[in-house]
Amino acid sequence: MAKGEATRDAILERALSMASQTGLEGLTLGSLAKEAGLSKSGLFAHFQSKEQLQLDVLGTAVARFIETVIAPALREPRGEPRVRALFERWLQWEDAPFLPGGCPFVALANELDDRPGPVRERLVGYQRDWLQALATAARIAVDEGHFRADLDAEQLAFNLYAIILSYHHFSRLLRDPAAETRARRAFEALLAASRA
Amino acid sequence: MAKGEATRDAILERALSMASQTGLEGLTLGSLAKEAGLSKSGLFAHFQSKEQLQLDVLGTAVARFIETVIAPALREPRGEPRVRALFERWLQWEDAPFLPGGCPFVALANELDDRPGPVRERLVGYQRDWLQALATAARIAVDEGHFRADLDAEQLAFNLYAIILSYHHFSRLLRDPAAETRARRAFEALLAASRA
DNA sequence: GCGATAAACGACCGATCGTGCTATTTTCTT
DNA sequence: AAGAAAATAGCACGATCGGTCGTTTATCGC
Repeated sequence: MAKGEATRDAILERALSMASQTGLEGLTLGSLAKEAGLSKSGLFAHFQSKEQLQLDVLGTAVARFIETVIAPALREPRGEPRVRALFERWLQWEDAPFLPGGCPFVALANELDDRPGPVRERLVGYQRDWLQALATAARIAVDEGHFRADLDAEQLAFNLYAIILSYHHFSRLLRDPAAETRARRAFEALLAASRA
Repeated sequence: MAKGEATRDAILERALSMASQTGLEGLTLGSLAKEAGLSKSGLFAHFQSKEQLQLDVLGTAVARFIETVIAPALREPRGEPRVRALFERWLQWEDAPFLPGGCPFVALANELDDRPGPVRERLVGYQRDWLQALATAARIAVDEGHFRADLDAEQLAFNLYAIILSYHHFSRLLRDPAAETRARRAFEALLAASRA
């Protein structure tokens, strides 16, 4: 059962790439099969349904996000350096080579916000985890004396998310070359306002 | 030719509602026809193609945005009050009763950012206009002495967009009841940092 | 009120959607 | 090398997609 798992992983890799561009609904079995180089039914046998495929793609995206963004940032020193690393790697994540359509979570969020179901629920769960991780990092920075004692950690997480979303918008839709500079400038202003 | 135009407008109204939830691609002729109460071919006759329908829906959205957000705000006094009105009405726009799926521009932006074509181009044009309007309002506030003389108006527009997008995310996907408070708090902080 | 015209309909096209079922091929075990 | 098991392919299904066509119905100018 080694071969099956290998092709399954290869399929999911391709699927993540495509989903970042077209979303989970636009990701059809036919196009994915063509891209992965096997028949539609051969591909379908790896998943019991399209919904399961979507869940697996979402899981793949999360795994990639953890190893690309979260894990390295958690190796940085506690406090502001770690918050900075989280933001910096999050920003780079948007342009990862295996995500030609940009952050899949942004695409999925807009696709699923009105479509109830297990895929949406799982995405919401992951988003909550991520926001909690951001808020925790901010609270640690308070403990370390880097940030103000009365800092609202959840508000900071909201503001960080705001910058990333705006960067995504300016960069991907408007193709604005200044998007990255704008995002960094907003981030520095946010840090300055948060410091002790 | 009065009757035709009336039903056409009714169709576009329905279509805008549906597009705010499902996007422009998810908006199918069949479902729209059922919703509007006519046959698929009868509906299709009003538009020459689905792309034309999409363009018309986009135009309808812009018309609504102008009359709901921009026009009333421009009647406010120049300077900070007008900037505040623009933001406040923009925030309310996200929950307009005729937009059950939230701001259609956010949905469309994510849907079209990787799909080239005339619909995307027109959306980008509208977005640029809107950003320019925001920056202009900010510059007027500088002229009026409300905002700092060295304020970066485009950066402010980027930050305003950020808040709205984050509000959209927290409110629609996460269903966070604190989203509105968070957005207003971020806006007030932005204003405070911009004042002279 | 009548004839012209605009508007809506129903049937149908080829393509593609997700998803079964059955063969066939490939891989793994022994 | 042979046989079991896993992986893949082939084919077909009902539904729906955007779109075309000829026909019928409703509206409008006179």
